[in-house]
Amino acid sequence: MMNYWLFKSEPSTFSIDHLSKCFNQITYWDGVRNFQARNYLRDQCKKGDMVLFYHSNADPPAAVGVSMVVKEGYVDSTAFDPQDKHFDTKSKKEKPTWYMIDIKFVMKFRREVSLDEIKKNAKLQKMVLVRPGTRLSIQPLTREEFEEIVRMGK
DNA sequence: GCCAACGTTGGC
DNA sequence: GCCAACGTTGGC
Repeated sequence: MMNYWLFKSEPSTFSIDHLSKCFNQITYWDGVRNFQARNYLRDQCKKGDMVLFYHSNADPPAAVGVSMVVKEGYVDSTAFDPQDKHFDTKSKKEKPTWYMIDIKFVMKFRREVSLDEIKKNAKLQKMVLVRPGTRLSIQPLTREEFEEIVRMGK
């Protein structure tokens, strides 16, 4: 069964345009250091799942495009690298704490779908994104929600 | 840059 | 296993 996800990224760090310019338009989604998000990445993100690409801390915050899972959960080795921003002393190679996946660029929306528009759309009221107090950087969404946002952005 | 809300840490 | 302190997230 295919799943649908929303991935947050700060465009100043990594935007949809960065993704589209990657070699083969594929990147690894590293640096997730939250257990709930980790569980989704490690256990539930499957090859072929669709990912809504969302710009957080942006002006305006918005869904900006679509990507796809091309490699399922594997060890995030940046956690072992003391030079890396996401280094974590507690993650051991014998028993890694953190995982990542690979995603591939699918499309950039013709127009961004802002958080404001999402909040105003009656069909999108149940999204994790608009639930008060949720800061998850990896969140599931339903096929209907995904398709509605793609429709708005096309 | 502010700050509320949340997750994590660590002392007890 | 409680909970205060701290760090981070992310909209504004």
